Amino acid sequence: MTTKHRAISVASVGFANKGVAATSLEEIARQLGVTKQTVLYHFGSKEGLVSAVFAESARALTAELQSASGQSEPGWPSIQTMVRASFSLALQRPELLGLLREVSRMGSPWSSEVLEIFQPLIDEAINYLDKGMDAGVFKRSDSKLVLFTTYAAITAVVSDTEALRALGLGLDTRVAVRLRSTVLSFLEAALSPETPE
Amino acid sequence: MTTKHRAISVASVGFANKGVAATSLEEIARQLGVTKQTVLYHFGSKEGLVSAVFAESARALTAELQSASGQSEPGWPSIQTMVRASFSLALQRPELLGLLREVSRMGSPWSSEVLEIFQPLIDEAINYLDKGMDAGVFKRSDSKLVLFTTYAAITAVVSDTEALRALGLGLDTRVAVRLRSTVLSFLEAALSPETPE
DNA sequence: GTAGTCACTTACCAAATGGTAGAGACCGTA
DNA sequence: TACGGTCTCTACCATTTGGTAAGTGACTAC
Repeated sequence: MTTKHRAISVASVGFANKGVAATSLEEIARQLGVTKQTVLYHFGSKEGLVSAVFAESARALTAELQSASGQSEPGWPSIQTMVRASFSLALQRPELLGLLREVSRMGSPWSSEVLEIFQPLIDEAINYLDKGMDAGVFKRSDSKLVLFTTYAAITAVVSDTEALRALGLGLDTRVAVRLRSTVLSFLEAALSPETPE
Repeated sequence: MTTKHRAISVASVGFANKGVAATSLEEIARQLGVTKQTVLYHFGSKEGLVSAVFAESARALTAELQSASGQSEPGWPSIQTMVRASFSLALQRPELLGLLREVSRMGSPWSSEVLEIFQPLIDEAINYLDKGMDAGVFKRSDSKLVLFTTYAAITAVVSDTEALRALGLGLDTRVAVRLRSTVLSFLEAALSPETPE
C-alpha cells in the first residue's frame, strides 16, 4: 500500500475518533513513520487531506451499502439486509460511520461537499420506504424520521462508546447483535402492516 | 450575570457545537468582550474551564430530567413525560445535549469525570424499566439498549443537524414533534405489553 | 550519461494557542 | 487614608500548528 493510501487510512481513524481539528498532521505522520512534510507533499494542505479522507470514505461507504441494497427482494427482508450490512460495517470499519457523523455534525464545513455524495442513497431509501407504504407493504409512517432514527442508533454504537460504557456495555459483537435486534424491532414496529404476535 | 457565569454559558455553546479542541480561549473571550487572560483568571486553565462547563451542564441536565422523573405515575405515562422533557430540553437548551454527546464520544478524556454524575440517573432508569418488566407493566426487552437507542435518537436531533438537512428537514419545533412521535412509537412498541390496535 | 520526475528529507517561518507575570482600577473596611 | 481583595488589563513567552523552500537519492527515458 502506498504512503498516500496509508495516510488516508490513518487520518480516517484520527478524524473519526478525535475530530479533524484535534488531529494534527504531525500525529498522522508519526503513525506513518514519515515527516509531516511528506503528508503535505501528497495532499498539498491539511484541507486537501481532509477532502481526500471524506471523499474516499464516502465512496467506500456508499459502495458497501449500495452493494447490499441490490441483494434481496423489496419488502421486509431487504430492510433486514441493509441493517445487517450497516452493523457489520460498524464492527469492521467503524471509522467510516464515525466520519459520517463528524460530517453530519452541526455546522460542519464539509457537510455539503460530502452529504451530496450520499444524497442519491438517501433519496433511494426514502423513495423505497414511501413506495412500500403506498403499496401497502409497509405501514404508513414518517419515513424520513424512521430513517433518521435508524441512522442515529447505528452511528451511536461506534461513536458514543463512552455512553455505552456508562450502561455497563462495551462495543463488541454481542452488544452489536443486541442493538441490531433492538433496531430491527423498532423498524418492524414502525413498518410492519400486520401486528405480529 | 457575572463574567464567570457568562463564560461558562458561552463556552458551553462553543464546546457543544465545534468541540473542545476547536474552541479557543481567545474566541470565547472575544464573545464575552474581555481578554483571554480574564478567562484564565477565573478558571486557571482551559482544562479548568472545560471541567467547569461539564460539571455545570451535567448538573443542569440531571436537575432538569430528575424533576421531570418525579412528576408522574410509574408506567407508560411517566415514560412519555421523560421523553417530552428531553425533547423540550433539546429545543430550549440544545448545548446541554450537545455536550453530553461530546463527552460520550469514544476516547473522551472527560467521560469518566462527567458520566459518573449521570450514573445514578442511568441506574434509576434501567432499574425503573427492569422493575416494570418484572411487574408485567412493560414487555420484557433489552432495557439498556432501548435506553441507548432513545438516547441516540434524542441527541442526534441537536447534534446531527446536517444529516437532518440532508433529509430535507431542519431543526425546528415541527420536526422535533415528529421525531418525538417516532421515538414514542418505538418505545411503545418495545415496552407496551398489550398489542394496541 | 544526463535530464526529469517521484517520494521524501532537513531547515525554516508566521500565526495561533495556552499560559505567566505584573500592574492598574475598583470596592468595602478599618 | 490606607489596605486587602477582586477583577481586568498589557506585555510577554514557549509550544504547536499548518505551510514553504530547497535539497537528496532513486529510478526511468532518451
